[in-house]
Amino acid sequence: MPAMPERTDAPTAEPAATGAPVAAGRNLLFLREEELRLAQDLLFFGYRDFTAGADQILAELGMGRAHHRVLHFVGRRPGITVGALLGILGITKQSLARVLTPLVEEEYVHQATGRSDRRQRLLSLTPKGQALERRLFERQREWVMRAYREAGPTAVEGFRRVMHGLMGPEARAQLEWLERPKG
Amino acid sequence: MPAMPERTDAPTAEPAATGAPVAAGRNLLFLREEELRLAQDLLFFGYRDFTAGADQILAELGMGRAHHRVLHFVGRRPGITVGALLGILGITKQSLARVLTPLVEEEYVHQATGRSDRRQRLLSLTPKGQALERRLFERQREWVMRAYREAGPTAVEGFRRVMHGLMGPEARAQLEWLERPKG
DNA sequence: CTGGTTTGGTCAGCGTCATTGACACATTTT
DNA sequence: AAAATGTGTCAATGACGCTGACCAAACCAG
Repeated sequence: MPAMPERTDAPTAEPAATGAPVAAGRNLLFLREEELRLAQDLLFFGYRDFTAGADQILAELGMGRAHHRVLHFVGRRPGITVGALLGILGITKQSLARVLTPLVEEEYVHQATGRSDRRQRLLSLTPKGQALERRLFERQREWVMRAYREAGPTAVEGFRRVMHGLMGPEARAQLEWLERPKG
Repeated sequence: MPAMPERTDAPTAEPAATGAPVAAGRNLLFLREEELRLAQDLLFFGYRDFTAGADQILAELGMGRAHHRVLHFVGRRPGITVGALLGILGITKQSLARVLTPLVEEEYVHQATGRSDRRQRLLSLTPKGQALERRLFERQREWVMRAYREAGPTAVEGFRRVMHGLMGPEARAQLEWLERPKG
């Protein structure tokens, strides 16, 4: 692979976005823009590399990221209903079924009939599912811990605040529910 | 698969997010784990909602996230070669072609033959491409700025540090190249 | 100049993960 | 009894990755 992109020089003279004359205010705007382009880059690269480790394990088992998400959220809220899981994942039940059905058949996930409402299927991880989820978790844990250590505790707090800010109202409510202590 | 503390319902249900109440070794480990599960959640929800706005615009044009990434990185480094773009995106040329060819045909992206090496195709955005990229950028800018404002400048710096830490060495080198001043 | 490598393009096929629409079934609610 | 809800399933579609194979143009080294 090409070790690094070679500096092939740009043909274009980089026509300034809206052709505005150089001014002090424009400079601030420019910096602001670069700041945000950097955020885009960071999110792209960071998220990609964050998931890469788990993806590798999953691929060996013939699974994908969708399986991981199910394992993760079912592990986080054992006894979650199918409907609640759909709400968190933000996908259709057909999409979920393609992943959940095999996970149940291969005994990673257990389904129990709801006691108050017997239409519900309460999902939880089997020991086999817990083991896989843990393996995936540990892989990502190493990766995230490395980043946390490099960045320091203050940065970690800032990271959390910004990521939370990137979430919409729906996701915020769901996150709150996820973190809610049981009982 | 480490036989770890069964996380399915910790009997000591006191995961109050607020700091360290009881200082037991096991407790610290528990908090550490919750911390990381939170990071997983934040990255999942945050990244999803970060991309949602642009995805909507793209869908109206019959495009997807892959198109956006090409527009973004070509816009960031006008004159970039196909090979360099492949390296940044981390995909195969067949995958890139499916997205790049239509973008060129519909005149969002311009290809110029390299002068020093005429095998190379130097990519840049046409005015049409610049307009679309800007539209997508503005949508994400609003979203990110909101998060930045909510979180504050210190948090933003921390966010950047952690996201950078989540990147692998390759991505770090590529980010450096992307940010390198032209000329 | 010739032969090997690099850059890029393309065909053909496959897998994952999402979508929509339609329908079925059990159970709960009205 | 009828309606609404929770879940499952069939069929078709699309976006976005992948591999393997092969080709052409251009560059580069002997």
